[in-house]
Amino acid sequence: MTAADSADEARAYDPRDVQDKWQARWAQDEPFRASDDPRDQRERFYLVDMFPYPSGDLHMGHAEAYAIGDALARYWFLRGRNVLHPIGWDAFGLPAENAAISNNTHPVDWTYKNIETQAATFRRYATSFDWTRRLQTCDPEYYHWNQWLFLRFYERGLAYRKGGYVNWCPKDQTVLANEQVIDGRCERCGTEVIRRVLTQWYFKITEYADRLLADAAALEGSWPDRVLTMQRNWIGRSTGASVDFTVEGRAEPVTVFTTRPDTLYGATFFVVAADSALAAELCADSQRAEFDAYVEQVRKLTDIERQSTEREKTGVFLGVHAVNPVNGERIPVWAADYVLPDYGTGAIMAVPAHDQRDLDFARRFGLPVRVVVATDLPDPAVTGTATPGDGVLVNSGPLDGLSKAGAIARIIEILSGRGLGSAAVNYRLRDWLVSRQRFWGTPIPIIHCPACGEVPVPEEQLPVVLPDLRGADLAPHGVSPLAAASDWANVDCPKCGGAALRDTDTMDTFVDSSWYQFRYCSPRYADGPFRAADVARWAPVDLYIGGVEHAILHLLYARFFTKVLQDMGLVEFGEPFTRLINQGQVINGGRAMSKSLGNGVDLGEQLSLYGVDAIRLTMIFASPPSDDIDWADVNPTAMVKFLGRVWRIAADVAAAPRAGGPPAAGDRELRRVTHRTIDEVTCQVEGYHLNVAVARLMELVSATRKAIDSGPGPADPAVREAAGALAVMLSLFAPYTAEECWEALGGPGAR
RNA sequence: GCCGGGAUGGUGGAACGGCUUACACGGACGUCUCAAAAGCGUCUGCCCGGAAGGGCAUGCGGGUUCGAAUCCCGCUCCCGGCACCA
Repeated sequence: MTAADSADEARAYDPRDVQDKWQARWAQDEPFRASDDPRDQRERFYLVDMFPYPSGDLHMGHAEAYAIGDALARYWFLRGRNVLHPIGWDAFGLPAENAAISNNTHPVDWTYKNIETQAATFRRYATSFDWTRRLQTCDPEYYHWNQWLFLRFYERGLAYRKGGYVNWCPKDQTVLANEQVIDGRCERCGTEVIRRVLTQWYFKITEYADRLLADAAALEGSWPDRVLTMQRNWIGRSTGASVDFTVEGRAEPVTVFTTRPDTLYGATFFVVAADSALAAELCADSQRAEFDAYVEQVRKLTDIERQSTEREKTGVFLGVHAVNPVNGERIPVWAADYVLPDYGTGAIMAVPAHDQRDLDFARRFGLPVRVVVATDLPDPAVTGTATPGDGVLVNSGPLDGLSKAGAIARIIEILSGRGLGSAAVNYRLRDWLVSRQRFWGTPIPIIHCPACGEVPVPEEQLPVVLPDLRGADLAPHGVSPLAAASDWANVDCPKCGGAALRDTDTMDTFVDSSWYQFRYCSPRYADGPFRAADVARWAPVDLYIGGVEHAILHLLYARFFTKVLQDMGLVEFGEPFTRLINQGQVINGGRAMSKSLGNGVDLGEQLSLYGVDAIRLTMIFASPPSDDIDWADVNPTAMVKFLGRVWRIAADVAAAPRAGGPPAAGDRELRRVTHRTIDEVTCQVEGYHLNVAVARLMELVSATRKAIDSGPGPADPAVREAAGALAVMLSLFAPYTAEECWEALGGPGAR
């Protein structure tokens, strides 16, 4: 074959032509199965891509995320590791239910159909998954263990039911966890969330607040800074003191939390959250009418309105006084909505001189302002600007002359000594509300018996399988559709045998995704959520890849679950994900892709147009993994060209006589480039600089081309060596073309 | 307001304290061709200049250093998160 012939063949090469051939072969060979053979001495590597939600086919964002994860998984395969790279589907949840309602089908049908579509696209996309471990959270064999874990949490007092204010989405007709309320709106549908008083199931994540915070420090450097920062902010630990104030006409004192106990002598009034039970209780009869009217007005506010810092302070005097425990001073008790009922104790001591919110309130209602920390700033009562900074304590009895820090320590000593208060820690984090009034989720395995109360479903009766409800009304009406399945809901109490009712709520789907990374280790295990030995072998996950949108939702919950599992003795570590990478978004024209903007790009079309390899390379080469990619700024054609150049090198080498001897006999200059490239690509991939790794491969291609055309020629052993190395390294990013080249070069014996 | 991250050509982005702008896109020109496409090759930070050459450049202002995109201090702007959390 002459050079001209190979050029002709090169012209004919289209990477898309080889996709079917290799896809079929890989499906048969299953080259990426992880080994559980105890005799396998290879070092292990566990890499997880966040599993997709099966709404329609995979989209451009998936294509970026999985291109990154796949390149890294393939890298560790090539380094000789025993790699576990699994896939599954986060298959319960509202979109399936809503789609089923509007299409008049069943969530099961919609969900499994989409899963098959996505699975086919994953195969086409050449992802290196171990397909034998595939799981779906909506399978009873999976959610069985959600229920089992729920009961273990229940036994440990970590799952409990309580009444109180909850976030309610009027559109989806269900409660939401705090983490699912974004700017006062439902995370899913964007509807303004309202507050309702309801009895719901919670997981006691607050009990783990300190550990979640402390262990975040150990993730420093391994997780992105912004994720750790977001988690710290969300947990919101603050230190200070709790102080007991007696209130006239009440036997028990009312405790407040303050971060500034040093300013206790500056407290000139007392505020309780207007919409708290405490406010209603404390209110004097003389003020009752005014108070009721005010509460009514507060209840009408949405969270967005209520939390606006622009709003003028409102409130009402309750007609009673509290007594400052350190100086016996009587201060008026007010109800106001700037104090929140579910943070701290729902009551505060107000120190207007040194807290801006208290000062705004004091000025509005003509309450006194007393400076107790002298600073060089002008009088807050005059300027309307509080002085929250450090200074020298004045008008504060035994604290006079001390600094802020000194006064805090001293006052805590004094309060503790007299049994009037103590050092205290408070968190912004609230317990995780896990019950949902929707159909498509894991049934909560509790039976409510009129005689026995809450009764756990006995373990041997698990799983509590969702009733079919085919053809039934699944539309949201504020109570779970399961309540309508009377055959299913009415059961005998496991304890007393009397008539009882199943809990008809389902679990938040974030429960499903809090432990799936462990289920992958023994996905068919029937005696528990996972086999401890398998998890011990693989977990924690060495590398976790997914979007930053889960920074506080999923990632906080999964960390919490892992710590509980550790306390239960089921795992030996406290953190599920050793390293985390957040990939960026794929946007178009500077905006997120959306139907309403009409700037959506269809992944399937792109794959058909340019081929899988070119799209994968485009995703990788456009920017570092964590940066956004603007599809308007990239051009997959460039990658099609590049792949053509790679293929022509392989074709030229394959066509050349194979008589050059070992690589050491080849062109020194090209050998230097080849080996430097191998070294650099290795470093760049391990540092996650995948875009730079591709750039280095492009340089190797140019150098090899030059060697073929105007150097030692295609038969030189160094050229053959370069072509082989290129095929191996390129397989991280463009597996089809790489495999085709490797085959042309003679397979494993090519080098 | 608080916390975190960032700012490098026309564009996406490279760069252990050591030649700023790798690699690619876009652009210009050349080669091949009857022609075009594809391929291959050369040039391409900005300003002055015909050229040789010169001047200026990593958001702004200082500093450390023989040497700073990189380290330190003070700003500006952008992105993200949290926010009446006591």
